[in-house]
Amino acid sequence: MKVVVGMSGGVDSAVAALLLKRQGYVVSGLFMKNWEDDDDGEYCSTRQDLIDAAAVCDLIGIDLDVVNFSREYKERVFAGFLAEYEAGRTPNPDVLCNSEIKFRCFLDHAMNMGAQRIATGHYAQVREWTGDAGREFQLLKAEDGAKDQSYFLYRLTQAQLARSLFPLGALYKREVRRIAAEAGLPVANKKDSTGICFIGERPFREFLMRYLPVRPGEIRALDDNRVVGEHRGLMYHTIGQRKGLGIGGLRGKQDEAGEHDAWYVAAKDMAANVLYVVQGHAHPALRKTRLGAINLNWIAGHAPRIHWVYSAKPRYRAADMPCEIDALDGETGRAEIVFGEPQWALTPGQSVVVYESRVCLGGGIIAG
RNA sequence: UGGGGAGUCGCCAAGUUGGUCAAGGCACCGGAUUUUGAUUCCGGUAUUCGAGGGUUCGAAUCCUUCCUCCCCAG
Repeated sequence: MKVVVGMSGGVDSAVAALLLKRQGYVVSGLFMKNWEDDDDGEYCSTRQDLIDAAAVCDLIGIDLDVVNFSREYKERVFAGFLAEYEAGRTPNPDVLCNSEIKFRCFLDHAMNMGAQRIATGHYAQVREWTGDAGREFQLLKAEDGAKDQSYFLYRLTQAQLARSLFPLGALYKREVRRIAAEAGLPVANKKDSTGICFIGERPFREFLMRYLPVRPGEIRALDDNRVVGEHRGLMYHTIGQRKGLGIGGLRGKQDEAGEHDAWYVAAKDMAANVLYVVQGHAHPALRKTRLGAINLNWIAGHAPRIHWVYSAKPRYRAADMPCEIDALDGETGRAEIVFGEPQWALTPGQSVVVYESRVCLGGGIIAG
């Protein structure tokens, strides 16, 4: 069976390709270059990544092709990303990057190359399952719970999962690194990449400023409406954010010991261009028990049950929190999710992903 | 202009019987964690106490002059 592996230049995809090759698949690699707005900038690391990917493929003994989906990335991921920020929400571009680029553009491209499957270095698992509704593909969490990336894959469909392999799903990160080292892969000790997929890590506010104009306004304390500072634009702040407010010690705002608590973003008034903040991580305004989610995707192709105990992550790397779906308006319309206990800084634009034990059921975008 | 009070790191703020006294918090910066954005964690940050002069072995803490700000009188 022919498999095309998405090679990023990192350890994970390198080991994914290596394992598939050892398992007897006909493997080839494909390097995606999907961002070229600032190729000459100091943050462009794709050159080194391509060199690393090529070195790995050479060592494993597979071909490597390069493809450029920059236009598609810009249209299907980045445009929406900016629109969300402009609307005051905080999107997760990597979720869209998976459903629109890696598991769509890349998948289609691989199929056109004659492949039967694609593979990536994601920490997640797929299994075929025959349940009440017949045969289906389920997305499962990775064996290594600390690295599980199923959250980023919740928007995939049956058709996409049916053609995808995640060779690292049953491995722990340290095992992956060990395999890479034993095989002599040059990226065995390469640092994991972070930041927006394909764009990389960079000073976030400055990056956004290149696309969204500064629009200063007041920062007010939610509790007494007192003006406590000035912001340069609501899009540069997200719910629960502490850094970047520039609010120092305020007279009358210290505790009995004379000490000051940090300030956090609690809400935005888009119409008035006012940022509302509260003092203290434990402030009640930062904790909410329910949320509405829109733009739903259910991996099985149908919605889960309402009033049934599931768990959900309201953001990546949050622990699964017990919850139930209180109401569902259509298969892909809107869901009301109620958690067993208040969640910190539920943020519009972020994804809420629902699980039933190890199975990722799908999820949606937090609306408010 | 009379009377009173205050000026310590970007902000709030300890410290004023002169002798490791330049605390602490917030902000900020750096790092760790992290395939979003955040959060969290660790680390760093005033040879200097509005300015000048003086007393003293030694002062942010005492004296003095000046500057600035606030309050009450007007």
